[in-house]
Order: sequence, then structure tokens, then C-alpha cells
Amino acid sequence: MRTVLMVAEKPSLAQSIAKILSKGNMTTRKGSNSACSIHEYRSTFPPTNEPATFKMTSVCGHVFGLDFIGKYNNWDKVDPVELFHATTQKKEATEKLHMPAFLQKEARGVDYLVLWLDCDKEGENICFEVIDCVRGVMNRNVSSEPIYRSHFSAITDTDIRKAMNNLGRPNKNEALSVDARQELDLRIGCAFTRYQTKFFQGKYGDLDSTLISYGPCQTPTLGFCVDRHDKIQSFKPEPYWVIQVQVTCEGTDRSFNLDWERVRLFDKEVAQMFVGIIKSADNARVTDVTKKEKLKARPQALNTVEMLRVASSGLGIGPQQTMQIAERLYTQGYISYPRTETTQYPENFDLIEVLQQQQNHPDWGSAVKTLLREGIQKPKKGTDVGDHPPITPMRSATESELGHDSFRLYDYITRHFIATISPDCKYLQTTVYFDVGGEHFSFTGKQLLDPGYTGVMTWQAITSDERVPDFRKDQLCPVQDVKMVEKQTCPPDYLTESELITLMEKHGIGTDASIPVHINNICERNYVQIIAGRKLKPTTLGIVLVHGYQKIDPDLVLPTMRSAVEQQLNLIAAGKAEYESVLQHGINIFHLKFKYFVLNISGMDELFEVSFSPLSASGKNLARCGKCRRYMKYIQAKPSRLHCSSCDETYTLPQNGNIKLYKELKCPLDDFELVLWTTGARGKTYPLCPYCFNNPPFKDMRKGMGCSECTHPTCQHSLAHTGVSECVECENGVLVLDVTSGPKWRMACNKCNVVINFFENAHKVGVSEDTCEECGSNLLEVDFSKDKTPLEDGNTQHTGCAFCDKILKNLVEKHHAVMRTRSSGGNRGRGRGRGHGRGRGRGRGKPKDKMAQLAAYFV
DNA sequence: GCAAGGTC
Repeated sequence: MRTVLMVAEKPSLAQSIAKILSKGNMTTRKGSNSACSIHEYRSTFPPTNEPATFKMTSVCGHVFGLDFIGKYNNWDKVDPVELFHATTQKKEATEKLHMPAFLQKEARGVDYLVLWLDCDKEGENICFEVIDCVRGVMNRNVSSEPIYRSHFSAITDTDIRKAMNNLGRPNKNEALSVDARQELDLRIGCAFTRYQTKFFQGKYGDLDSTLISYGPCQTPTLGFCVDRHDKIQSFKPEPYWVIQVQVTCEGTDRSFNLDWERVRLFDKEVAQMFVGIIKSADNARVTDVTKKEKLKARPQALNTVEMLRVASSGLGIGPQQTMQIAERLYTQGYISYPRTETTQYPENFDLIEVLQQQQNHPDWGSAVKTLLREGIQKPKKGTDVGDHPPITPMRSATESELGHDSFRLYDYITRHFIATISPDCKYLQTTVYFDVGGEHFSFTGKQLLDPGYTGVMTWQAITSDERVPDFRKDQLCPVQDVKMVEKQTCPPDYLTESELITLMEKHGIGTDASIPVHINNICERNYVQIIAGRKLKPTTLGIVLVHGYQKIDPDLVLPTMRSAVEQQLNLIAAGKAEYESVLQHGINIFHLKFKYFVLNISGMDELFEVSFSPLSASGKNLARCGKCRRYMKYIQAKPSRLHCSSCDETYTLPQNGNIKLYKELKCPLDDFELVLWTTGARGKTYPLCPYCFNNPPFKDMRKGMGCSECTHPTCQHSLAHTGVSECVECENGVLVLDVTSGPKWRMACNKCNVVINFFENAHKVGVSEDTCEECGSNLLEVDFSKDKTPLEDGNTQHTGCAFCDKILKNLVEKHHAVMRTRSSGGNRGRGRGRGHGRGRGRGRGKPKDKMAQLAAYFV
């Protein structure tokens, strides 16, 4: 019996495909990485007609990602221009999934490999990532070419079976085009981002963004928003005049405002002349009456981008959040796969079944029943991209089941689905044409004939049912009023998110899955702000960036740049150009553009100069510099940092917290005044030396460490003096006494977010050099207040272990400084039986030797 | 700390 390993792009597809090919007769087990399952069944392998055991599983998107090798990731030591030729390497895309190991485990000894990755270029690229993982461990004795590729265009029985019976080979050229894209994006994005960030952050103190990023997708996205801003700014309102005529219809008491055929005039005198002419007529004469039955067409089946547009403009939910909600609805089985470009249902899609599931729904059940009784309409033709079917509901659900926002999205998806197979909306449009003193006017009214799909998509309903009375041709209607009104042309409004999505889609900026990410990026980097109505208003930073590119090299921000690059890449995919030459050409062009950008950065800087303040003028004096003894300025805007203007040095600080001076205490190593970092009253607090934080003083310290991690052997602020015990939760952390926390004393882990509260009634707490004989923790010396001491006989002083001492251990309470992520080690042993000692280890720590080593580092 | 593309 042969074995065949088959790999899809994601777990859900592996399941659907296996279900089809096994006719539901398969066994399923979890994979070694918890994310992927393996579905097994027996069948015949079509290419060789042999009986075989099939193992169907999947990856989770890309197995590998591209990055520079380690030494190029040091921003301080690498000139960004080097990134155009720096060595790169493939790294596991998501390390914790252990995807290569998982694939190898399942592929060991199999005879054939069938690749079921999505049929696009990214999927083709993932094919070769999978091949690279498994080729070495497959059985080599059965076939010299054991690797096949399936080509499917829909996840339906017929299509999947057809694909299985017509297996082909993976396409290396398509995969290479993606390799080239990855490399170009990496080199260009990182080079420009690092250069800009360092240049502008080294000069200005109020940019309010930790990163001044550049990207071939995010920058043109920002460009769209700034373009609209520029149109608004340069808009000059112009006055114009309209003539409003009101007539009455005999036999009714209604009057009508007529639309002028000339609409409006920009010349006041001419308009006045027309008013004169029109006023001289006593009556308006009906010249014609037309009646037309018109249709408002039902929508096409729903794809991702349309869902994002409607969610933003109709529900006020942004793309990123919409996708999160949609993912959840999908994994819980309420809707089909939410990432698809396809707007046409597969041929054998069971529309009736999906519809029947909704017939008892409290909100739209009756509409569904009517539709089932009267028969559904054939859906409008859309495009089938061959990725996934359109987004549809999978089972009925109510608001109480889903929660507010989830239900609103589900409600829309379901109504949209029902609408796609409902009749079009029909109405009668009546237009009456008038002649008033030789000038032509008209009046149009709509009368609803059949609401059709607007019965469920109520927001599209024709609301004004304006019946038009029966005007006859040549009827004379008295003119009741003629008015000339002055108006002004209006500037356009800021771009809505929904419009932006449309622009991105049109120019091929990003994909259905990445469009929300790019929009989110330009918000997070503070280039645009979302204002009321989900409109995107660029910030000063966003505006000067785009204007700067436009001054130096407009290509950098033009939306056409991305499609031009994609065109080149498509040549690789089509086998019309060499991978290497296209890639080198691309790198060369952007290398030149980069060098030109650097040479001309002053053009962009001139714009920054007028909008932002130099570092030296930013912030307020906080702590003294250890080198010049002058005050350094604390710059609170992101990224928060200290700047010494006399030394022209900048020291970064931990982000997302508050900084204050720490009692003018100094670091014994460099004389810099210490500052206190805190996340708030109940959070973590620790002192840090601004210099050491940026320039680790000891070999076993890294950048970004405060005194609570400092291995100085004698300093009163260091770990040696304040460390109490091993963290009760995380691997390498030490619980450190927060000496500033009294009277509500606490200690906090110097690595994770564990905080331990104790001794509300002590006015002094210190860490002793002595350790607990039971667990190895350092003992605490506590001085309780006289009136609230828990000690017998009114004693106030007590030394003991926080975890083992009879009196102290009852006063200890643990919690987390902030919400911890699920992944970080929740369920490992809590203290007991594990040894607490900050010094005593669990094999690897070798704490006592460590202290000796530290002493050696100290100079 | 950087890009964009997959997906969990």
C-alpha cells in the first residue's frame, strides 16, 4: 500500500477537501503542532492507479518568511544603504507552530506528495516551502518524480475530484516571482524605514510616532489620504446660481419644485436674465410625460472587500476589527470562509439549503419563507477567482448568541445573501417635462412597484414614494414662485475608509487579507486619524511625509509604482524573464532611488522644520547627564526619551509608562541620575539608569534593562540588593522588592508581569542577605506599624521568608500587572516544591557562580 | 524597532 501526503494552505481547507475525497469516510487526529489536523482515508491514487493511504493536512499560510541575517538587525551599527545587498535568510514564519518539524514528521517515508495550496502565486510559493521541508524524508524508491500539484478553482465536489484526477506539477516560476517580491519589499521597506526613522527622530522631539516607516503598500495608501487632503486645502469655493420654480397642479393641492435643465449658472447676470424671462410666463406648460419601469439590481454575492466597505460605511466597524469578528464567526461555524475575492456562487452551490436554515429567524424568517414559496432568483453573474466561495451564512444565529457587533456583521452577511437571490427592486419612474417662458424644467417622481431584495436590505429601500399626479401633455400649470438662489461649490470631504478600500483595490495595493493591515498601519504610525463617519484625516506627520516624497521622488508615493513592480514580477511568473535579472534590476533601481533620497533629504526636512520642534527645544528638564552634569530634557512624545542637548545624545526610555526623577539618586557606574519608570498605582515600578538602559554595563545584560535586572554586585538598586526569589510563574524572572511601593508594599517580577502585594501595615521593608532554609528565597526584614502589627506582644520587627514564614506568608497576594497573554506559561508549578531562591536554581541557573561571575565584570 | 504576504 502506498502512502500519499497531501497539504493544503490552511486547516479548514484540508478538512473540506479530505471530506470530499474520502466521501466523508476518514479519521482525523491532531497534529504535533496543535494548529493542524491530519485526515486519513484509503482510496486509489489516480496518477499511478495504485491503492493508497492518504494523509491530508495543511500548513498555516507561509512556512517561511524572509529576514536579514542577525548582524544586519542592529540599527545602530548598520548603514541602511547596506540593506540593498545584505545577506538574507529564510526564517520560520511562526516559530511556535514548528511547521517544518510537523511536516517532516508526517512526510517521513511517504511515497507521494500532493500539494493543495491555494491556486495563486503565494500558494505556489508555499508549495516549494513545503517541498523544501519534506523532500529529504520522503521515500525515494518508488518514483523519481513523486511530487504533484492539484489545480482547483472551487471547493466543490466536482471541482476537487476533477483536480485529483488531473494532477500537475508545481510551477517554479510563479513561486520565484513571490521570492523576488519578498526580497524587494524587505530591502526597500527596511532601508527607507530605518533611514527616515533615524534621521527625523534624531532631529525632532514631537513627531509622535515610534517609527517613521516606508512601505510599497502603506505609503501609497497614505498617499491617497493626503491627495484628498490637498484637494480640500486647495479648493476655492465658487458662487453659482440656481433658479427654483414652483408650480401647482390643478385638481390637486400639491405643488412641485422643478429641476432646471441648465442646472446652475456661474454668471449672476445671465442667471438674472433667465429669471426675468421665466417670471414673465404665467404658466408652465407640460411638454411631455414619460413613465418608465426601472430596476434597482440585487447585489452580487459577497466577497471580502465589499464586506469591509459596508462594515466601515454602514456599520462603523473598521476593516481590522471586521476581519477579527469575521474570523470568529467563521471558526464558530456561523459563516463561510471570510477571505475571498470571488463574487459568484459555485455552480452546484446549494442556495436553497442555506436559505432554509434562515426560515425561522425572528428578523428575516418571514421574508425567507416568502422567497422559498415564490422561488429564488438566479444570482447575478460575478467573477470566480477560484479561491473560496463568496461569504454566506452557515447556520442561523441570534443577537443573544453572538453579541452585539458580531451579530451586526452576521446580520449584514445574511441579509446580503438573501438579497442576492431575491428579485430586483422595481419602481415606476415618472418624469414630467415643462416649458416655462421657453426654458425647460422637469419633475421626477418614483413609485415603488416591488421592493424585491430591498425588503431585507432595508437601507437600500426607495423611501420617498412620490406619486406624481396625472399631468396631461399641454396642460397649463400656474407658476407659484420663481426664485434665484445663490450657492457655493463645496470642497470634497476627507476620504472615507470605504473609498480608500476601493482605491486600493483598483490600484492593486495590497490584497483582500492585507488591505486592513495597511490601513491599520498608517493609523498606528499616526499618519492619519479616523474621524467621525470613518473618514481618514492625515496628520501633520502624514502630510509632510507625502509632500516630502513628492518633492524628492514622486515615484515613492505613487500608487502606480506597486503595479509597475507587480508587472515585472509577473514576467517571472509567466517565464518571460529571468528571476535573477528582474530582481537585480528592481534592487538596483531602488538602490539608486534610495541614494538619491538620502542626498536630497533636506527637501523633506524643510517641511519637517516648519511643523515640528527640534529635540533641543522639546521636553522639560528632568535628570542630570552623567557626562556634562547638565539637565537632560524628557521628551514625552513617542518614542519617549531623554535628550542631552549639550552632549547631543539621546537616551531611549521604556515606552508605555510614566517617568519621573528618582530622588536625584545616581548610578554608581556612570553618574547619570536615575529615573523611576512606572505603569501606575497598581502596576510595576522600577528605577533605571538612562545610560545603562541604552548601553548595558555588563556582559550578561542587554539593551533595555533597568536596575531590577542589573547585575551590579554592590549597588543598592541592583538585583543583588533587591531580588527576593525566583518568579512564581516565568522561567527566568526574579521577584524584586519595589522599594518605592510602601505603604502598600509589593514586589514584581523583573521579566514578566507578576506582581505580589504584601504588608499593607509596614513602614519599612528590606531584603536581607540571609536566605530561607526551606526554599532559598532571601528573607525580608519587615518593620510593622505599632498599632497594626500582626506580631505578638506588640513587636514591630520581624525577619522571615515571604513564602515559608508562618506570619508573612498569610500576608502575600499575587496578581498580574497587566493582562497576560494566554501563551505565557500559566499552569506551571506555583511556588511550592520548586524552590524559590533567587539564587538557587533548577539546574541551569547556577546562581551562586553567577554572582561570582558578576563580581568579575564589575570594574 | 523595519516590508508584505500567507493564516491561527
